[in-house]
Amino acid sequence: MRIAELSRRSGVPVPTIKYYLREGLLPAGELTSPNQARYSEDHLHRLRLVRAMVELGGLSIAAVREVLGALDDPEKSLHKAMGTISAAVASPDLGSDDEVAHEQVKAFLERQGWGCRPTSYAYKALVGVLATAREVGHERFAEMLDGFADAARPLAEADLAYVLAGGSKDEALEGVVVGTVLGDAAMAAVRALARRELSGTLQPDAPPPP
Amino acid sequence: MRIAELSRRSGVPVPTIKYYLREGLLPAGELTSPNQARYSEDHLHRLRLVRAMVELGGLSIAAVREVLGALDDPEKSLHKAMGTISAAVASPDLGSDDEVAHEQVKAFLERQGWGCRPTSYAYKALVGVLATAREVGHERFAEMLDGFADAARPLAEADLAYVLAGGSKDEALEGVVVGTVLGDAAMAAVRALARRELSGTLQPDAPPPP
DNA sequence: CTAGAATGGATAGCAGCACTTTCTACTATC
DNA sequence: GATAGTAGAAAGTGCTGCTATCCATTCTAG
Repeated sequence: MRIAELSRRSGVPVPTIKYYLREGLLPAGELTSPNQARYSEDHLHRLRLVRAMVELGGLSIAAVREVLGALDDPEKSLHKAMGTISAAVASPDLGSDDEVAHEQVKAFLERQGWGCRPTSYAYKALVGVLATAREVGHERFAEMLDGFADAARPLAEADLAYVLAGGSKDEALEGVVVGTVLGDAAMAAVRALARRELSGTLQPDAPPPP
Repeated sequence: MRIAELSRRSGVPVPTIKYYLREGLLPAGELTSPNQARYSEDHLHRLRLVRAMVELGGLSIAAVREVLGALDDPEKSLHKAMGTISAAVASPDLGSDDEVAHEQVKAFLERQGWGCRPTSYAYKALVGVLATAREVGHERFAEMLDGFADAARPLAEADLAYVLAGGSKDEALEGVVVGTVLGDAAMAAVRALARRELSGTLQPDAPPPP
C-alpha cells in the first residue's frame, strides 16, 4: 500500500507518518522508484503500536524509539528487553540522595525477598517516590509498599503468562510492550474504579463527576 | 518567611514560584506592604505538593490547578474529590466508539459487581485502553482485567484506610492526592520490580540495564 | 542614613517537543 | 497531457513550562 492508504487505515495524518519515518520509528517503505514506496501490513501494525505508546502510554518520541530498538534487537533476551521497556515507560530519572528513602526501599526488598541492585532504574524510581513522599510529610506512605507488592506479584505472573502465550519471540516482545504500556493504563483505570466503588459504598451519595 | 527562603527550603527557583503564584497554584502571600509579602509553612507544604504532582505524577499545570481546586473546595465530599483527582491524573480523554471494547468493559463491571456509569471518566479510560489493545491486535488483553481487579480491590482498601487515618478533612484530601499520584508511581515501580524478579528466576542470566 | 540587595508585579522571551507546512522534483493515473 | 499523489528536505507552528528583564518600592547592612 502507499502512504495515503497507510494514513487512512491507521487514522494518522500523512505528515505525521513522514515525521515518524524521519525519526526512525517506522522503517522506510520499499522503494519502487526514486519517489515511490510501498508499505506493508507490518508498517501498519508498527504504526498502531507507536500510536498506542504515544497516546496511551504518554511516551516521548525518544522513548518510543528506545523501546522499538529493544524490540528489534535480535540479540536481546526477553528479560533484558523487559528492563529496557519498563525503563522507557517510567518517568525520567530524578535521582534522590534521601538516605531514609534508600533504607526504606532496601528493607522493603529484603522483606519481599527480592534481589535488586540499587543501580536498577526501578529501585531508583521507588527511592524517588519515597523521597518525595517524605518531602510532603507523608513518611507513612512507605507502609503501603508491602500491599503494593502483594498486588504486584500475581500481576507479574499474569503478565509473564500473557507474554509467553505469544508464539514467536517477536510476538512475545510485543506482548511485553503491550502488557507494560496498556497494563499500566488499565491498572490505573481499574484502581480508580475500585476506589470509586469502595468509597461509594461507604458514602452513598452523588457519584463523582463524569 | 520571604520568597527567597521559600525557594531555598523547597529547592524551587524564585521565578518558578512567581510563575506558580501567577497561575494560581499557590495562594498569594500575606502582603505586609505594597511590595512585600510573607509566606507561611503552608505555602512551603503546598509548593512541595505541587512539585510532587508535576514531577512525579507528570501532571500539567492545568491539571494541578484542578486538583488543588478540589482540595480547597470546602463543599466537596471526599468521594467527589477522589473522582476529580483521579480524573486529573488520568491521561486526557480519548473517547472511543469501539463497540466491542464497550461490551468488554460492561461485562467486566458486571462480573466484578461494580456499578459504574458509562459517563464516568474511569469507564471511558478503560474503554480507550481496550479499544487500543484491539487496534494493535491484542484482543486477548481484555482477559487480564479480572486479574487487575483482584489486585486493585485490596489496594483500594489500603488507599482508603490511609486516607481516613489522616485526622482532619484537609489531611484526608491531601492523602487522596498523595495516595493517587505517588501511589500510581509506586505501583508502576513495584510492578516492574516484581516482573523483573519473576523473569529473572525463570531466566537467570545478566540483569537488565541499570 | 545611605548604598546595595531583595521584593512584588508585569511583560517578554526562550527551549523543547510533536507535529505541520511548504517546497521541489518527480511519477502514476485518468 | 492534465491531474493527483509521492519522497524527501527544510522551515514553520502552537503549546507548555518555565526564565529573564524591568521597574518602583522596600528592606537591610554598615
